[in-house]
Amino acid sequence: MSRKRQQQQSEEIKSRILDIAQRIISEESLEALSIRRITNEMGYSSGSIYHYFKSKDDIILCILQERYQKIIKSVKPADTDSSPDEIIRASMKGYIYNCLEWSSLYKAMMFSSSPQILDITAVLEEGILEKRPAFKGLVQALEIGISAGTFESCNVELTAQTLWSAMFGLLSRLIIEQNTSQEYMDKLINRQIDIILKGLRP
Amino acid sequence: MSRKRQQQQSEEIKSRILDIAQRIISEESLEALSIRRITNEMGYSSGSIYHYFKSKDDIILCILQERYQKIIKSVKPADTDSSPDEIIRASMKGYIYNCLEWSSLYKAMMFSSSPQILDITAVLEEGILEKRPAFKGLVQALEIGISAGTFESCNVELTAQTLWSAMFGLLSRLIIEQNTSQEYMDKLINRQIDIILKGLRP
Amino acid sequence: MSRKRQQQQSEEIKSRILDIAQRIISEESLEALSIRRITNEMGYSSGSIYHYFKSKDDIILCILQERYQKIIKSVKPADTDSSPDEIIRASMKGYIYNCLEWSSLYKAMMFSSSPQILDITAVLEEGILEKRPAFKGLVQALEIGISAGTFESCNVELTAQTLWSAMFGLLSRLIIEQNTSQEYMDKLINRQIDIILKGLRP
Amino acid sequence: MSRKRQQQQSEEIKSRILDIAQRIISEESLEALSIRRITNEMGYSSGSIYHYFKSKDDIILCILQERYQKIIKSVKPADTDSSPDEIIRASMKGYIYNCLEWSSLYKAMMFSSSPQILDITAVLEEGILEKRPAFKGLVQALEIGISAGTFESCNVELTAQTLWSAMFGLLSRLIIEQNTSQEYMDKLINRQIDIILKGLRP
DNA sequence: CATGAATGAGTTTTCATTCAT
DNA sequence: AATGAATGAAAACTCATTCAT
Repeated sequence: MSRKRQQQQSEEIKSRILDIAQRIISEESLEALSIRRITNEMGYSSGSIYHYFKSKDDIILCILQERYQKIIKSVKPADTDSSPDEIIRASMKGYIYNCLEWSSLYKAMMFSSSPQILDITAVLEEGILEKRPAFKGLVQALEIGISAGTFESCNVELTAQTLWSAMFGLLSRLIIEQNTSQEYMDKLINRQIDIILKGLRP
Repeated sequence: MSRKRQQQQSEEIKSRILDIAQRIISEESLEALSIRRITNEMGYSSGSIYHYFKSKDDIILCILQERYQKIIKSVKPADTDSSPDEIIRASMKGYIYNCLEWSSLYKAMMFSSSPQILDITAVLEEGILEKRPAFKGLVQALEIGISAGTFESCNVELTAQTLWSAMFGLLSRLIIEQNTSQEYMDKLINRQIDIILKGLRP
Repeated sequence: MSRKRQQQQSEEIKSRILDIAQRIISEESLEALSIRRITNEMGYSSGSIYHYFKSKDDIILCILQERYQKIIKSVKPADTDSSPDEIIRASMKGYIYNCLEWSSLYKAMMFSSSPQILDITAVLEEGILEKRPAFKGLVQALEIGISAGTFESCNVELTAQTLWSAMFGLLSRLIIEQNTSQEYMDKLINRQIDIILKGLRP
Repeated sequence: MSRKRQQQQSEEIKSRILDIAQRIISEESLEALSIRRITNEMGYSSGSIYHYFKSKDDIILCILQERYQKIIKSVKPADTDSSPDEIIRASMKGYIYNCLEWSSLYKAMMFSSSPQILDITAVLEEGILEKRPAFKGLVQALEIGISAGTFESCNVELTAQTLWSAMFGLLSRLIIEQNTSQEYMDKLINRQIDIILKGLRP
């Protein structure tokens, strides 16, 4: 009972730490994050944080992994009735708009060259399909499209990497430049998907 | 006379500072750059740098602006005999391989959200064509292709932004993930350009 | 009954604490010892140790006292048939090789100037013979040798202190310098004992 | 002029730092030494010390090397008229009494297992004669004694190491135990040298 | 123009100990 | 008896910037 309670409380504090850290990264940047800032905002002494996390990197890793998982989950599975075109368009748009809501966090995650983070985020290796469930949807859509004759036959892994990178580029610019209007954003996204889809035709 | 001489010398020292700083960022990273390292490598004392630049940020800004100019210049003007396809392919490849040689600097420049840097690097605004001579080549190739019937008629600015963003995305991943083999790099780049070009067809 | 049981259990846990702490000092160093490491290895929480020991220093003191007792006991009583020379040589060698196996602990113990530790380890006071049973063997051998005419008559306490210090010096260097080969070690030890024994002759 | 002055002042401050650090080690211990304590005592901010020394270890190394040099120099060259016995006795006594004046510093230096310090202090390697000018006097005295027939022929390096270690052992105990009276100290030292010298006879 | 001393606030991390539960 | 949260002080080190000289 009391044990459970304590553990619960501990989890709550861990959550608070992650929330605050997440907020700092989101509102400012990864560089702005410091142990002192977190503990100050909590009203704790700076050492206390080491009860809950073993290092600053550990905290960052937790946040990014958590965010990554949420992003993955947010990519809705394809509607089985939809055409491959529609699937690709929907999942790309979904991904982009979702990530835009966490732009600073997404930036911290996707622009990191730290091995631990790359372990989650890298996409350009050969054989990545096995390791990235998130790619599955895209690949499946490609395969369906190919067998249906909508898309030209191709190396699906290479193609998926290419498409994803294109989308990533646009998303990154939207995040970095910050001041694009919603309307123009939509135009850009649709235009990019249009070109890509047409580029896949036989 | 002496005035002129002095100013000349001052410019030389400014250059040396920028060169060293650039080298540090290139060989290591933006984080590795410190005033002390620059002045140590110059054989100067730490305070002296403030005669030439008013802050560290000022130095970084200068470097990135300089690098930007060099990248722009390096994009060769299109060969007038080439087809639009060839022009686009050549200029994209040229841009990518050029920037890969300055990856750390490119990263610092293109991933920055500082207003001053964005002033040089932003591409997604409407009306950017006027401000970015670098886009001219891409736009011209598009226009030629359209009038020649190779490409479908379209909003060229929007399309240029889209294409450039796609390329930027792939380039960014190559820089961030670091370990892609030359061979696979080429495959990815060609595949992306293939899709894009096909996507532009009528 | 239950009291007894409890006390017994308490003693067992105290033992475990000391064992673990001892192992950490032996395998690493005194500096590497921390309350957290001990309790972590026990699967206990950090505070619990204070039920058994009142401070970290208390733990260290216990370990060193314990180790001291074991070293004392390990010095085999002289073989009554042996010559004084043989007795001295054997006990010195025994002591050195025994302590080399606990070098880190030995260092912590013998190089400490804390009054409580010195209470066990000091040897240079006059009248130390009474307090150090460990010296008994050496003193007896000296006395036997003197009465047998093998050694010159002398102040046995002073002589024992001198001999022991010489041996301690060599042992200390072996421990501190760490990289002496077994072969050279033997040479050094034998040479020292040779000189000492010859130095005791009439 | 002004340059020279500044450099001079810089040297003075370096000296002050070393003096204070030395005093802390002497009066308390190596463990008690911290950057903060040094700068506090100087009335400086803690970062300032890094103008003069690049790390705490650098400071310690400087102090110990300095002290080592002074100890070396303090060992008076042998009086050419003296007998080998007298030379050895005089140099050992000189060494011991000199080091006793810097006991805490000597302890820090001689009990350290840090490679940089061992580089100066290690004596048990084979071939050490070449590297330790300080051993020269002892070895020469041994050689003179051997050719004069005062000492038995032997491996002089091994013997020098043995003798030095014996002396080191006694000196170490005197330093660690602290409370030995001057009178008893003399007795111990003389007794040890007596035994050693007799032990060298043919 | 150049120096280089000095600052002062910053960084992460470690640790023995206490104490309410 | 045991927990584990929390403290608070300590550690070494970094750095951009200022300013008297």
